[in-house]
Amino acid sequence: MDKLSPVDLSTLHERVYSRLREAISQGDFVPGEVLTIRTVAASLGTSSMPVREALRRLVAEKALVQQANRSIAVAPFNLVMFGELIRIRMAIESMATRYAAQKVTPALISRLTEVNERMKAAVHDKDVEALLDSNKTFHFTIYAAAEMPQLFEIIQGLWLRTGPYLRAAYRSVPGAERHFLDGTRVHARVIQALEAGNAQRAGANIALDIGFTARRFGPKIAQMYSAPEDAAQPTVA
Amino acid sequence: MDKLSPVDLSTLHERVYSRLREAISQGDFVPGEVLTIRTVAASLGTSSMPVREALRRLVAEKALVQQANRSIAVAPFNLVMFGELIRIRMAIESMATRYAAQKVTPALISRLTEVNERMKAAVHDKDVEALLDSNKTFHFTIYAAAEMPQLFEIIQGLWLRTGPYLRAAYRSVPGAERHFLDGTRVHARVIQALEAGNAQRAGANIALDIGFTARRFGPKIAQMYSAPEDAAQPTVA
DNA sequence: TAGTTTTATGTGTGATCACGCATCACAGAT
DNA sequence: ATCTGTGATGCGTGATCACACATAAAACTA
Repeated sequence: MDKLSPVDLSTLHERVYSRLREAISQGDFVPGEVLTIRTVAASLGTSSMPVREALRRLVAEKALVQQANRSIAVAPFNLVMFGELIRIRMAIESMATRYAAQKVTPALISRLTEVNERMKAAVHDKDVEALLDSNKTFHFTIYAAAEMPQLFEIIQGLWLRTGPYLRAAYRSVPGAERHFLDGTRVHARVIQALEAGNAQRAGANIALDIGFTARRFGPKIAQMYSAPEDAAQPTVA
Repeated sequence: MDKLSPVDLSTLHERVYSRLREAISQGDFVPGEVLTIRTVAASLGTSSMPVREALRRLVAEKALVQQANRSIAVAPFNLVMFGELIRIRMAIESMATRYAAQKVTPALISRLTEVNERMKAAVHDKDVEALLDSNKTFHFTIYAAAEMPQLFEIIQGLWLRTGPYLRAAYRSVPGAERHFLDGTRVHARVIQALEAGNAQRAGANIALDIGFTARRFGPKIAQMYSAPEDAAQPTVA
């Protein structure tokens, strides 16, 4: 009888890693927040070992930082480094887009169009979570089309490091949907360029999308996290 | 009294990490070679724990790979992925060079000139190790000048993944010095462009340097490491 | 002899513990 | 009132062990 579905054979520290990574991506942690091994282990119901390895990996991926104290914390927000990351993202993601332009298929175009429509609908519904998800899907659908797995992983790492801040900002800025309406227009131009086989223009519009978003929300993020300690500490979760 | 220099307060797994990383960079391991925790621990005179964490980190940095067996091995050579890495390096390192061009100082120019002279001397002396070191120094001096620490670390990661193969190829190709004589000429053009403030041309020449080297040695690497089944397609770019 | 099962060895994973360092509060000294 | 030594507490680090799984050699069956 073959009625049995395959069991999950991932290791415990991999599952812990996934959980933590997801939480970081969602901006569930406050930048600078310290994660102790024992605490995380207790709240996840495991022993220390898997947590230790998961934290080590996340530090290696720069999603967490190890301080001089040797304690591990969520990467604190720093406007200079954020700006640098954005410039890197603009360059690398537009490169990925240019490569993707060489591998455009009708299926890709229709998939992108569909995702962008979903994003427009989310704007209309003021559904921030659906908005962020469809935006991410739009970008990564393009990057996957480039068929460069190593480049893809580099980009994932960059999103892991910029995503939390942007998500937190989107959530806390009233009327952030309006900005994403412009985003869908830029996306439309990307689709158009891809369909026309214009790699340069597609890449340039992706860079525009990233740069415009960062410029719109960067100051807000800085304001949120550069803590004058008397002000209410923003709860991100 | 300030006569005391700071003591080394690094952890054991950091030192293990450094040693392994250095060995990998130098191409001391055969691609595909399995590293067992106990063996490494024994040969380094430590217990398993520090080795475990060091290996975990190197896997996260893609210098090592974890196979389905759960055993950890040196990343095997794969011409397709190598070609992809080279394309990524060309794009990212030329970007770093363009940023560096905006921060050129006379001191930088003279330092680069000096390093390139040292490289020419190494070519003349047929000193392969000095050659490789000065070549690496030349590149990273430029990238450091860009003053983008996160970009710098991404590039370091890329060198960690392409360096071992290239170093091994250089060592085994008789007369590899001749190629690097051309390299010093390209470097000279980079210096010239940087001095003239021509970011575009400086970046283009760095990309040329990378691409030319990879195309020259890529097939040799494939021949060295590929199983006999693969009559390799030597196109890299 | 070929194919299959069994056994043995080695390895990664996760749990647990001892140790040393960092941090903070408090008491005593200046 | 400020500074400094002391003790308590919490945490990361590294060592050690039990267990499960993988691999391959050995033994067995047909």
